[in-house]
Order: sequence, then C-alpha cells, then structure tokens
Amino acid sequence: MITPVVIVLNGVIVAVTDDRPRILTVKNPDDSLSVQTADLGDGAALDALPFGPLDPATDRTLELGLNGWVREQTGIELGYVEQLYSFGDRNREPGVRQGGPRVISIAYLALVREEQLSVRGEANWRDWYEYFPWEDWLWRRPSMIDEQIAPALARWAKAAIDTSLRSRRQERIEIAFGLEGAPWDQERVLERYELLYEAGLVAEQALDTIVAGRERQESQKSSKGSSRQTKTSLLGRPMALDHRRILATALGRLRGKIKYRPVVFELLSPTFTLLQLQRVVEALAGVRLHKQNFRRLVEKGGLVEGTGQFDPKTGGRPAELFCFRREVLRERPAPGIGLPGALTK
Amino acid sequence: MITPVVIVLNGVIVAVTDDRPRILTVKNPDDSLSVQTADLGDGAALDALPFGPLDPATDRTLELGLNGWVREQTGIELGYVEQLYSFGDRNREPGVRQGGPRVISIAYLALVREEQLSVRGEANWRDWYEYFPWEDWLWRRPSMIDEQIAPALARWAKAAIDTSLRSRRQERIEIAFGLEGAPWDQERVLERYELLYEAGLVAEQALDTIVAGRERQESQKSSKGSSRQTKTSLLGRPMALDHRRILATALGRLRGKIKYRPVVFELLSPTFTLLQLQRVVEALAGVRLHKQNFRRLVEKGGLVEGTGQFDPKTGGRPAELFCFRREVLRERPAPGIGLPGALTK
DNA sequence: GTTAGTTATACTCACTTTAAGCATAAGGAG
DNA sequence: CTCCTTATGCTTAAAGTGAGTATAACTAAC
Repeated sequence: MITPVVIVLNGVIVAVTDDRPRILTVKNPDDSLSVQTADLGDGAALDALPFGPLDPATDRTLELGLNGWVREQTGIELGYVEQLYSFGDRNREPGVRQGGPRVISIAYLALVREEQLSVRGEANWRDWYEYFPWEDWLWRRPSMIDEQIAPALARWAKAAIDTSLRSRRQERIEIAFGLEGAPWDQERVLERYELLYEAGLVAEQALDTIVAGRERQESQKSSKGSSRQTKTSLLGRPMALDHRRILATALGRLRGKIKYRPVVFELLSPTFTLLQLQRVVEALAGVRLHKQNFRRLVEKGGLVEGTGQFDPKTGGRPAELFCFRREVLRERPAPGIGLPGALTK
Repeated sequence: MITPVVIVLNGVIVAVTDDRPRILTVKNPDDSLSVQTADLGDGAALDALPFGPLDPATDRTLELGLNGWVREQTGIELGYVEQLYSFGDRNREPGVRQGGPRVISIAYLALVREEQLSVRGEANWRDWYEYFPWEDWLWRRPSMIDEQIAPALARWAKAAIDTSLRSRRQERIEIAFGLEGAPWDQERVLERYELLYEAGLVAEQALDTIVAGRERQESQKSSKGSSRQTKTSLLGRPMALDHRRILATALGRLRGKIKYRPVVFELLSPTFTLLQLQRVVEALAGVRLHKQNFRRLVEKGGLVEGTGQFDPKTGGRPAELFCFRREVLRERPAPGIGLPGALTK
C-alpha cells in the first residue's frame, strides 16, 4: 500500500497596528480536528493560521498556492512573502496519526502594510503576544518568567532521568530564557516555545498527548516529562495543530531579519515619522529603544531620508515624514536596523 | 486524474580540507535525466548532490530520510544538519515536466569534520568554488567578474523590453556583484547565481531551455533573455537539475551563519590552532582576514580558550591549541565570528 | 496669552570596538 | 649563528555606542 503525500501551505501574515504586531488567524476550518477541541473542554474552535493543501496539478508555484488559500480564507492579497520552514515529521499532526496521508507543511511569512480591515468571514487580527506573553518586554520583563516559567522548567529539568540529560536541560533553559545571568536573546523564540512544549507547559502538548492515546504511557516514562503539571497553568493562547510552533519560527525569523534587511518598511506606509518607525521595530523586537540613538542610527545609516513634509498630528512638535532610502541597498552590505540601547535598566 | 506528490531530500554536505571548502557529490544516479546529459554533448554524467525520495510510510522524520540516502550513496553519517529551503515550483525539474508527479525538494545543509575518506562508490569531495569561481576572493577579486560577467550581464540588462525592467535589472546586477561602487556582499551567493541563470550564463539554463522544448520560443521573446550567448562561455561547473541553485543557497546561508552562531567548530577537530580556525572561516567566506585582529576577536569574544598544548608542526613558532568555549553560549546573544578587516586594499 | 505638557531634534561626552600596523617571541633549516 | 617562518603582544587613530542634556515647535488648559 502506498502512503500518499499531501503538501499543506501555511501563512503567517503579519501587520503592525497601534504599535502592536498582529497576525491573521482563522477559525480552524478543519473538521478532522474536532476531536481535539472537544477534548480541550472549552468547546471553542482553536485559532489557526490561514492554510490549505497545495494542488499539485494546478498550483504552479508554492507561493501562488498559498496566495490562493489566504485570499479565500481572509480576503487579503499578499505582498512581501518569504519561505520560513518545512515541517514534515510524523507525529506533528496527532489527529491524523495512523494510516492517513503523510502531511508535509511548508510555512511562509508575509508582511502587509495596513490592517486592510476588509478581512472576510472568520478571519481575525490578533496580537501575537497573546500567544507568546513571555516575549513581550515592552513594558517590563514579564513577571511570568520568574513566577511561573522558571520554576516549572526547573522542576522539569530536575525530573530528568540522568544527570547528563538534566544538565543539558538546564543549559538550554538558561540560554533560552536568559536565566542565571545569561542575556535575553529576543531571537530565540522557537527555542523557548520548544522548551515549554517539551516541559508540558503549553496546551498543545497536552492535546498531542491525549490524541496520541496509546503512546501516552510511553511518553510519561520517557524523557518528555509530559502531563500532570501541578500548580502551573498552561501558558499563552493555544493554536490548532502545530501552528504556534510555526508562529514562533516566524517571530524569531522576523526579529533576526530586521537587523540586516530593510523589511520593516514592508509594514509601514511609504512615508512615516521616525517615531512610527521606531514603534514598529520595538513592537517586533519586543523591546523599547533609546529614541535619540535610534534616530541617529537610521539617519546616519542612510536607511531613510526626509521628505520635507511634516506630520501635523503628533501631539507635540510636528515630526518630519521620512521615507525608505532605496539607495542604501547598493551602499551597505547588510542594511538593517540595529537595536540601540535596548532596555538596560 | 490525481497528480501525485513526491518529496525529494537533498543534502549539501560540507567539509573543509586543505583550507578549501568541499562538498560531497555523487554521479547523478537518476536515469530519467540521461536526456539532459546527452544533450549537453560531453557524454559525462553531471555532478549531483546526494539525494533521494522521502518514503512517506517509513521515514519518521525528514532528517532521518536524508541520513539514509546519504549513507547509502556516500557511506557518511551526518552530524550537524540544518534545513535550508524547500523548492517546489513547477518547471524546476525540466526532465519531468509534463504529466509526471509533482516534485517538491527539501534541501538540507550538513557540516562534517574531516574528509572521512571512506566515501563509497561514485561519491566525491569537490571544491565548491569549482561551481562558483566568482565567489573565490581568497587570492584576489576574480578577474572573470570584470572580464566576463559584468559585460555579459550588461548586455542582458540592455536587452530588456522596457526601461523599467532594464533599470531593475541593472540595480540587481550592481548590488549582487558589487559593481559601480557597490560593496561586495559575500552572502548574496544565490542572488548572483540567479542572475547568471536568468541571463543564460550557466549551463543549467541552456539545458532547461532545451528540454523545455516547446516553451523555448516563448522564452526567447520573454523577459528571460535566454540562449544564444555569443562570446561568453558558460560559467562554473554545472550540476544536475537545480542542484547548483541549492548549493548557492547553502553557501550563502553558511556565510551568514558563521557570523552569529558558532557553526565553524562543526568543521574543525576538537582542538585547533587559531590559524586553522582562521583558514576555515576564510575558506567559507571566500575572503582573507587580518590575522591579529581575527585572533583578538575570537579570544576576547570568548569563543575559544587555550588548552596549554601546542601544535609542533606549524613550521615556525609552535601555535597553541585552542578549543571551542561552550560557555560563550550563555554569555553572548549571538556568538559568531565577525570578519575583521576583510580585504580592503 | 501664558503655562504646562508633549513630542521632535540637536548636540555632548565618556567609553568601547575596530582597522591597520609595528614589534617581539619561538621554533626550524642551513 | 643567521635567516625564514609562524605566533602572539601591543599601539594608535578612527569610528561607533550608550546614555544622557539641551532646545525647538507644537497643543491644550486655564
């Protein structure tokens, strides 16, 4: 018997509005997953990324296939699109575990300019920090890191079967979450999510374990300290399937990329004030920046140029409107926006 | 009728020996491509990356499937592996154009320590600059850039159907190849290869055009100024299918990654002299570096630590043997090796 | 219409990092 | 012992960064 292969395309569609990064979600339209949501007990369908299978006969390119699904599910036309990652391990979609087709999902990151409010049907813009509250350092270091995450992960590390596994876990935890004097690296979004998943601190892990059924016992004994988290509630808003993992990949990638490619401008209107630019960068990086240095960096770095026009509605002194300076592409090898003076105190 | 999907796994396996980066190739074992190589006229089979289809029923993860093919074709066990990119557009494999299954190929980058000489059968280690001679700036800026590439690309740009296309082409050319005062960015390997491909300066383009057959006429009129390159010979050593594109992706990614993750050490034995380390970095980056500054960078950056042992056979004063300093992972957010003083004069 | 509040922008200053080169150390070959 | 080779230490100027202070230009409230 031949196992068929199905390619599924997933889109992480990002916009920034009101100084918050948002992603486009749909209510999970896949019936085969009702098991999961029923088991979750809250009766509501989980958020999902826009997604759908590639039609191997008609979709000439993967991106075109993605564009089609996104248009159909949300009414949005994509502009800037980049491939993120392909997920193909068995076990990733617990609902279709045995006997079904092999699912390979290819994820894309797309950036759009405005909220383009005409989203259709069940589509919604959601603040992406709802899914990753520990990533939002805009106001302060989230207290949940010390109060919930660190202790729970410490318990998980201690539960390791031998000392070498335990110290490997501890090292991963310290590096990923910046504990014990290690610095916080905002790009390690995926590593952090994976740790929480393995430690059983996100709802998806519980779901996967439930649906996996037979393999559950095994899993409890194994290195993945699953289930039975006492005292600690599950962290962040869950998503369908492994979509939160995909989202974590996207966030990490975007946080890295703004530093060496001028992608932020895909999220801004053609002209903008420097503060607007700064707010978008801060929203993505999850960190607040030093205003004067930020300004110096982008201006002296040749990334923007003044237009001579001014934005009247800033509240205080009117700010000049700037635009992206395309020539920078041929002047500097890696034109991006560094993060000057990120929240030292 | 249902179009089936086949997943093909490709591995770019990199090692550095004798200060040269090498990749592992096999003689293209796929019969369906004999058309191509016959049309090429040299009778020899093209180099290919180790590759093979995913078995959706038995390969539990994509990486395991890849490992199997690599083992079978080359006898090598992979260590460090990272996913590169997934290629899925129709047209990418001209030989299987109409009617065949839809092929999605997922490429991986693997780093191995030594030449592990026991390569089996038709496998070979090849200097990767054979495929991309214009990327090798170790001795000097390759003269072929000014003598062959720049003029041929300029002709291609001029042949554009309208002025906006022409100026877009010119901008791409200048940025990619560092012409007209733009700096050379060693990471833009793929962009450079794509340009040469589109301009018909690599053998693969000619092959694709030949095999495409019917679509050829169309293509000649279209924006892709195909065929009939007078005076300019085809550049670099060709590979089967789109494997050279995959290789370009790998080279670009690796050149980027050494700057922010300590991946070079995957290519070195556990202890090494600083000059050996420098040579590996130079080989990958294709640039020569300032010795004293390189040393200061890696030592003060905490990436390596001395072992107290010395390498006796350096020719001059014995060099201390260093090893990777793992603690750097928890000290610095993005521990990699910058390129101090790259060939200014 | 003066005052307080808000945002924008200019400039400073100490400190660190980098590019580039000079100088010295420690081996081998003859 | 001398020369050649490679390793390693140190210097200096220039550039870049972090963290401010100061001033400018507007709005809203009284």
